[in-house]
Amino acid sequence: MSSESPTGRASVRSKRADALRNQQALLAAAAEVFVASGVDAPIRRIAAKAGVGTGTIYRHFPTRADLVTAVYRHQIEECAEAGPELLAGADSPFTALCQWIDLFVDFLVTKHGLADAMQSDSSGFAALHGYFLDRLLPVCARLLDAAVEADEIRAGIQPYELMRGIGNLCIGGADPQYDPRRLIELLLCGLRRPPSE
Amino acid sequence: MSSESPTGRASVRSKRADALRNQQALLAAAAEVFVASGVDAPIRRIAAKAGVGTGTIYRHFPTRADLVTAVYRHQIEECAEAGPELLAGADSPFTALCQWIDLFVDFLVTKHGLADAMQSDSSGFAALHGYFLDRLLPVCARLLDAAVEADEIRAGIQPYELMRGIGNLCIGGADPQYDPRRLIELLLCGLRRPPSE
DNA sequence: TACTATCCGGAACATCGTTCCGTTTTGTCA
DNA sequence: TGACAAAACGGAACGATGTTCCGGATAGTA
Repeated sequence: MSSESPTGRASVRSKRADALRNQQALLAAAAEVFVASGVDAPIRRIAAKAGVGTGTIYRHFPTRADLVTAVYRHQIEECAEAGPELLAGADSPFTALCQWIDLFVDFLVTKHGLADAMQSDSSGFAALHGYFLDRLLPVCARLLDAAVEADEIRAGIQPYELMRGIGNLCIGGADPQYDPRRLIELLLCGLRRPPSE
Repeated sequence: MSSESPTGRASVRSKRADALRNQQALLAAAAEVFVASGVDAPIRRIAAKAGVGTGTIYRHFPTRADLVTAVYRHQIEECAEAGPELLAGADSPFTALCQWIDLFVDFLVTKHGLADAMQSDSSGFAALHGYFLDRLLPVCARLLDAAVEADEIRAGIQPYELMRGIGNLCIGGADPQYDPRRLIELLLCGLRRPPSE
């Protein structure tokens, strides 16, 4: 509900020059601070690095989720677009699904605490709906459907469920003793055959 | 490192009467507040409900994790003790493992945001080590070993990995669209057979 | 009863998110 | 070009929360 004007191309149209300047500066600063301190970095620090006041950051990105999705919009888009391509290129829908999830996991674990932020907040996972789920969920759904149709995985799994579970598993990737991918592999493996009996 | 004196029976020995009184009051108040507002409830509120100052709560439980583990010590203990019993009673180690994990999941999802708290904090999952992992990890390890030995699941999975993954999956259980158990079932299902090929 | 080690309470400080409003900048129109 | 109004800015200010600190109260003891 807040990711229309501040994000993406829609905002490039005819706003004041200083507004655009600041928005760009904020995006750049946020990207920098995010990699340095995670997506939970204090708002003030981002504002400071961008050389703007705290009020300005709220005007452009009312919610932290807005800022996060704006910063990562490109990569989200790439991930979304990769879905159909993988489905077309892979030798089986399940393979495509695995590859796509690999991309998704890459995306999550590369950003410090991105996965964390998707469940924290007060509104939980829904906080990042703006672009995240709206864009990625249908892609995941298509891959799942294709794999089900090819009779490679059991039916009944909800795309939201799967994506959220994977997101959850990616939380806290800094721990060297914990590798989300191994568990995700297990998850996918458990998905393969129809319910045990 | 901070869960020795404030938690458990060790502290019942010969401290001042008012100190013990306050410690009990704090445990009771925390338990009440936790179920009402989750384990992330403001320290002040717990202190207020116990009728003590904020300084007092920090003296008895330097860390929130100390308070949490103290409050749930009983249930953690029960869960730990259930491991060997299930292993002895079930018709197969894998069945026992599943049942035990069910208990663990029950424990996590019953408490608002307990799973959440185990990965947040600054130190991540390790924050609740005090009693949680130290007590539960060996139990999980035994169950896993038994199942591996019975050739029911693939070898190589680390107990820490599994418990943490399950903990992660239990995050944000309030969402009606998301049921951790279904994914955990998939996980366990993926655990059953040795690696695909 | 008096005395001291222990403990208590909550004020005080720091951090962070968020809001608000006086001031500044920008684009436009005469 | 020179106002002028709308838009945007900046940062002070407020509230919530975690954490520390210390003067004062209290329990146990001689």
